[in-house]
Amino acid sequence: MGRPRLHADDTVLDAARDLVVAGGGSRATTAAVSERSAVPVGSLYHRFGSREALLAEVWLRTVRRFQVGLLRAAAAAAPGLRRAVATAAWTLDFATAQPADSRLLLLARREDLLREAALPPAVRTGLRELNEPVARLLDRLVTEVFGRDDGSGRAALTIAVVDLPYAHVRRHLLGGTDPSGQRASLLRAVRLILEEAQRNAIP
Amino acid sequence: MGRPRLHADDTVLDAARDLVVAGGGSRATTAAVSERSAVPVGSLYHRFGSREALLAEVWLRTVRRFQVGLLRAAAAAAPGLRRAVATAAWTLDFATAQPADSRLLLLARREDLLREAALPPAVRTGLRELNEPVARLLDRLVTEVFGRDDGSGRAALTIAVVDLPYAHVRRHLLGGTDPSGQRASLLRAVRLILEEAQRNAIP
DNA sequence: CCAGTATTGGAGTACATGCTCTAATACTGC
DNA sequence: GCAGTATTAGAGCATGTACTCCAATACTGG
Repeated sequence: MGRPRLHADDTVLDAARDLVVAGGGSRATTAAVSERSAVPVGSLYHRFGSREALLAEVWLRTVRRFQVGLLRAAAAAAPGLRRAVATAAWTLDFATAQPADSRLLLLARREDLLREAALPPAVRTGLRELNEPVARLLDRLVTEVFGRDDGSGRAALTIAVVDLPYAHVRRHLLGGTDPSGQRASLLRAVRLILEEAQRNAIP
Repeated sequence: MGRPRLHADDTVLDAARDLVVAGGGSRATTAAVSERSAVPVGSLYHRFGSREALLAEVWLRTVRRFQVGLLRAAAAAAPGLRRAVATAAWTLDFATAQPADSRLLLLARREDLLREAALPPAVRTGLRELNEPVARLLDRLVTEVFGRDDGSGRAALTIAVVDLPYAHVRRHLLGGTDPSGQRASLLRAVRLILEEAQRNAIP
C-alpha cells in the first residue's frame, strides 16, 4: 500500500498552530510551516490540499480537544451550580494543561484562519457540528440552575461560565502570567453571578 | 505651504480599521485600504510611510480613545467602590458609543497588526507609554477599595473591573446585540464581586 | 523479485503584495 | 503673477506567496 508516511499530521498541525499563536494567521505561510515542521511543501499539499484546509484542520483539532474535556468535566460534576462552576473551571484547567492550544482558541479568530466558503465540504460540516454538544450542555445548565428556560438566566449563565473565564484566561496568556493563580477568586465570582441571577429569576 | 490635503487621516484609518475588524489583519492590504478609503496608495505612503506604520496608527488611535475616556470616567466618580464601578461601566459605554473601535480592541491583537521591531521610534515609545496611566489607575483603585495593596484584592478587582466587562461586551459585539441592554445587571455583578472581596480581605 | 502505489521532495510558475518613482496639481507667502 | 512646496496620483518594480508538477522513493501483496 505505498510508501509509509514519514511525518505525522500532528507535526504539521503543531507547527502551523505555533506560528499562528506567535504572530497571527498571516505568519503561517506554507513556506514557514514547511520549514518549522521540516515537511516539504509538496507533502503539505499532498496531505491537506490547501493552506486554508490545513489551517481549518488546526482550528478543528484544537476546538475538538477543548470540547471533549469540557463535556467530560461537566459530566463528572454534580447537577446545578456545581456543574456550572465545574464548566467554568475547565477553561482555566485547559489553559494550564494545553497552553498552546489554549492560546489558539483565545487569541486567534476563526475568520483569521479560514474563509468558510473555500473549504472542503467535510470540513465545513465538521465546523458546523462542533458547537452543538456545547449548546446542549448550556441548555441543560440553564434548566438545572434556574429551573426553567429563562432568557435572562441564560444570559447570566453564558457570561459567568463562558465569557468570564475566557476573558480571565486571555488576559493572563497575553500578560504571560499563570491564570490558575487566581482560580479560587475567579470561581467565586462565577458563583456569585449565578446566585445573584437565581435570586432575580425566582422572585 | 503646499497643496492642501484632500483626504483626512481618519478616513484612511477608519478604512483600515474596518477591514481588520471584518476579516483579520491580513485582509487590510495596501490595495484594499486604498480602494475602500478612495485614497491612492501613493498618498498612503506619503502619509504613513509603510503599511506597518499605518496599522500601528490604527491601533494607537483606538487604544488612546478608549483610555482617554476611561481615565475621564474614573476621575469623575467618587472614590472607592463607586469609582471602580464607573471604571467597569466605561467599557460598556465605549462599546455603545464607538462600536467599530471597540470591535478592534476586542477582536484584534497587537501582534496581528504590527511587529514592534519594524516601527518608527516615536510610535514605539507611544505604544510603550500607553498602558502606564491605566496601570496607575488600577493601583489607585486597589488601595481605595481595599485600604492597602492587597494581592487577592487586586485579583478580584481586575476580574470585576477588567475581565467581566470585557467578556460582556465581547459577547454582545460578536452576537450583534446591544451591550447596554444588560448594563444594570452587569454593574450589579461587578459590585457584588468587589463587596465579597472586601469582606474576605478585612477579616 | 516484481508490479503497484502512496508518499516524498523541491524546483518552477502565476499571481498578489508592499513599496517606489516621478510628473502633475493646487495651495501660500512675497 | 511667481517661486516654493506639500500633496496627489497611479503606473511600475521587486519580492513573497500559494500552489503545481513530476521524478524519485520505499513500502506491500502476489
